Amino acid sequence: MYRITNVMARKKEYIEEEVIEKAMHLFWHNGYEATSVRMLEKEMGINQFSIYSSFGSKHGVFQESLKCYKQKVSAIFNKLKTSTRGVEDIKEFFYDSIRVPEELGNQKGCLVTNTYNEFVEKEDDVISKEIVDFMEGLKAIFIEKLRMDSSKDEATIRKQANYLLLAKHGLAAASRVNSKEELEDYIEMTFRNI
Amino acid sequence: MYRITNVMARKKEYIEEEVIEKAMHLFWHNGYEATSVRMLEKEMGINQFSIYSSFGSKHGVFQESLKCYKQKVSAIFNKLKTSTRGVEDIKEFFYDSIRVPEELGNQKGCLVTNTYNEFVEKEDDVISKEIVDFMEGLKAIFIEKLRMDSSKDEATIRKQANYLLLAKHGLAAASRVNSKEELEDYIEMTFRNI
DNA sequence: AACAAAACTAAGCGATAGCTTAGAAATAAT
DNA sequence: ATTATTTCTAAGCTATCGCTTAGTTTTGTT
Repeated sequence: MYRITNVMARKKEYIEEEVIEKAMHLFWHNGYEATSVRMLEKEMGINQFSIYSSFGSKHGVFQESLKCYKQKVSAIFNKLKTSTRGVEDIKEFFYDSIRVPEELGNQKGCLVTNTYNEFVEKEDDVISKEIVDFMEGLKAIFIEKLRMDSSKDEATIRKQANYLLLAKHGLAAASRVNSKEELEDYIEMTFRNI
Repeated sequence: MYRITNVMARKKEYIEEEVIEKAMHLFWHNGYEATSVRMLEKEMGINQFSIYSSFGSKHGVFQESLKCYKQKVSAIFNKLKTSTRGVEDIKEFFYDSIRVPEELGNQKGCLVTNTYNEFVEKEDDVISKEIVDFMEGLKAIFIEKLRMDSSKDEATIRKQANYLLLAKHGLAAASRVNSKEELEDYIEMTFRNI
């Protein structure tokens, strides 16, 4: 929403970016459906009226939360994008990605992957697009990094990019329950033959 | 439930094993929370009264559905258990596992893995135990098969078993959305590292 | 000071969730 | 045929869901 007004009356007692960050943590922890608007009220510290006037709907709050999440993890994406070593950088991206949740408040897994898993079969165009864009963007970066090894042909690159994308998805899913050691073992094994 | 009675009055007009199988498909397709008792009524073809008298609660129906699912997939587990070739058998088990959903009515993914993902953070002791048992059982079989290669030391075996367990989890998660070709590529790449 | 506009509180909206119950229908035992 | 017991239908229970609205408070403009 973020409506622009010319005539100012009473001022908002909250900052939308701030309360969205709190909402994001709640969605991250519980998923979309299991998070109620009453829970959002408490966590965001504002009334339902304010939630709806700022974000339109629960779905709107979720969309903004996803955007907020993407921005939070953009650092490790940019690091990967600007790197030049190829596969080694992808591996580091994997390590970075399992460190992010604990840095951002000891949450479980990846919000995008969790959302991906929850929204499959739901036919939600808006969320689907967000997820697909995210995934395709990641795959494109993987391909770019793999091409840095000139000995690889395009067919191999495509295959390995697909493999890494699924591996990243699996890692994100597993990171909700498995130990750090197990996750690290998994990363090492995954990159052994790339 | 499956209550035992000595004095028979009116007979049940349904077979519990049959209606549970229908419930299982519904849970498999929608997940636990997104499946309502009204939906179960329609799918199972019996009234809510019958559902509750036979299975106690929606949760009870789900537990029986999980049992039913485990029984359905027990064939490929037994095949893996009784095999003798080692890693090659685990690979075949991976291939079998992506064939099961289409054979059992074109469902998405693995019901146990879907449940696993949905119930993390839910603190549901009964379901958690079911899942953990399933996972630990699978890991034990992996270890057994890996030991068939006498050149592997125990540390390597443990590491590889963890790797395969996470890979299997990732495969199940990915099988909800990815194409058969992508999944097969993933399996091939996964076992290249073993 | 008077007014208009926006943001607040809190009550309440219809719909649906899981589950229960009253009463009719069916069946085995007497 | 009567009775006891179980299963059936269908209505209704309370709680919670996402969302709205009536009415008050705060603010900027005149």
